[in-house]
Amino acid sequence: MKPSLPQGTRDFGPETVRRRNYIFQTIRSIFELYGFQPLETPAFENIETLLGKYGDEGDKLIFKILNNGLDNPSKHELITTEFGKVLEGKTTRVISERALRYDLTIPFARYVAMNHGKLTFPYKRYQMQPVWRADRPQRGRYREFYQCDADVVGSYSSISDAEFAQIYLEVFVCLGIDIKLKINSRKILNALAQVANAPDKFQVITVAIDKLDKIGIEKVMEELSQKGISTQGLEIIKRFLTLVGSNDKKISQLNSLFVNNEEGKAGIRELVYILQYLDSNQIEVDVTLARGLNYYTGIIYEVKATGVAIGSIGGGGRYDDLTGLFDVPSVPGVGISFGVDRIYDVMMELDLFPKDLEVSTRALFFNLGDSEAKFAFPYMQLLRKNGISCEFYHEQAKLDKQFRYAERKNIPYVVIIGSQEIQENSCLVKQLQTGDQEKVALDGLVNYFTIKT
RNA sequence: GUGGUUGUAGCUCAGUUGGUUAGAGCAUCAGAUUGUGAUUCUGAGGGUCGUGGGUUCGAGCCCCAUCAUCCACCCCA
Repeated sequence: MKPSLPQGTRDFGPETVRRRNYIFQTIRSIFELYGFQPLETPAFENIETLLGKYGDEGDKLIFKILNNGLDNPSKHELITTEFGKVLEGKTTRVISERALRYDLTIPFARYVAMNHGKLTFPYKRYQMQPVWRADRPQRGRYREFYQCDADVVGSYSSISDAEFAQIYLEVFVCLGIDIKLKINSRKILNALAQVANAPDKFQVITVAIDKLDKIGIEKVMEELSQKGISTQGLEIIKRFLTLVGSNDKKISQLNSLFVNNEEGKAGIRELVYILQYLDSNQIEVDVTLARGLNYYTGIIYEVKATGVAIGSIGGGGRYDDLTGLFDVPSVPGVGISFGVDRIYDVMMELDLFPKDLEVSTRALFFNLGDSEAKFAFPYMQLLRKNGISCEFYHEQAKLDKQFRYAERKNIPYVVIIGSQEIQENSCLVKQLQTGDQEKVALDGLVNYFTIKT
């Protein structure tokens, strides 16, 4: 058969894996630095754990796993009727009782709800695992991709909100990516819906204003008016959308807009709190930032790489009652997520990966025949024992072939031990990049490479 | 899920109004060079033209379906 990959998935070759690991390690070390602890959860969950948590759109994008044993003759009738429901767009347990993880937050909430008696709060965990979405793939969008999440649960303190902003900035400085970190509060968006006299149209309003930078203010107003927002409401939303200037300026304008709205004022306090911990040029208050996931209740974050059109490379926010979905009330939390695959694409486009990531083998031993190989082999093993990674060329071949192998694998040194060298108890070490070569005594070989490293 | 784009050698791509045996560059392999690699020269291998149907005397080219790809929308990391 002809080999192929499922839509939206990829294989990762050695260079790619090394570069991806570089991103993972950078993020992990900073998570650890801030006191987060690792957690891993299964690739698939009971389907009801996931359904209904991400909105209607999210439910459609969840990969459902077909149950085994659907061909069991004794269940034939039941399964046929249940499958009729699937055709109507409903998923039933008889057909599917498991689904692939859609993000890391809901499985985490499930874990916290199951273990809330045992955990020490505030509980800080990080998680770096793949998630799956049945989306249509395109640039920066995959059906299998990794998220790196960090969350704090069990505390209402805004200190965590500020720390997460700090983590975002720190990670992207380490990776060398120039970003814009945007913040907003769901409370402010709620308040907007209230003062615009459309408290029930919160969803409609956020979806529309989220598109502002894409379709422009006229089209946004058009969409809102079609969705039944009053002229008076439109006027207020328009004023809201045209907030400009520095963070301080925006805050004072918001203050005047929400003088009589408690929720709005609470949202402003959340923003002000974070801003006092950060330089104003690192972070931008963006009142049009909405974010789709509907469990957020407070601060929300989004990270975009400047100069690369790829969507957001990170996002997160505060949710005051995530575990309530699993019958454990009042465990608030806040968290952020990094999209590793998009970060990778950005770094490739901007050529930001360190060049030495691809070096693995330090030295290639040439194969000059059976007896020479037998003589040289123990010296290679000695290098390996000292932590220097080496390879022996697999067969006797023309030198130029062995050289080219070293070149293609980016091996910096070549060690040649032939009959001449055996007699002298030495070897030739050639550095490929410079072309320099020198004679090295065999008992000084380990030392030679230790110094070079 | 909706709309569009593209699919020819390992890679990047040519291929005329439908006409005999489908080409190039790069890469690979072999030789010029039996202990010195990015140069040069010579030669070789490699394709059921994404897949399956259809129209035609004849299809890489036209039609239909299907799969994959990239893009836009929706949504999102």
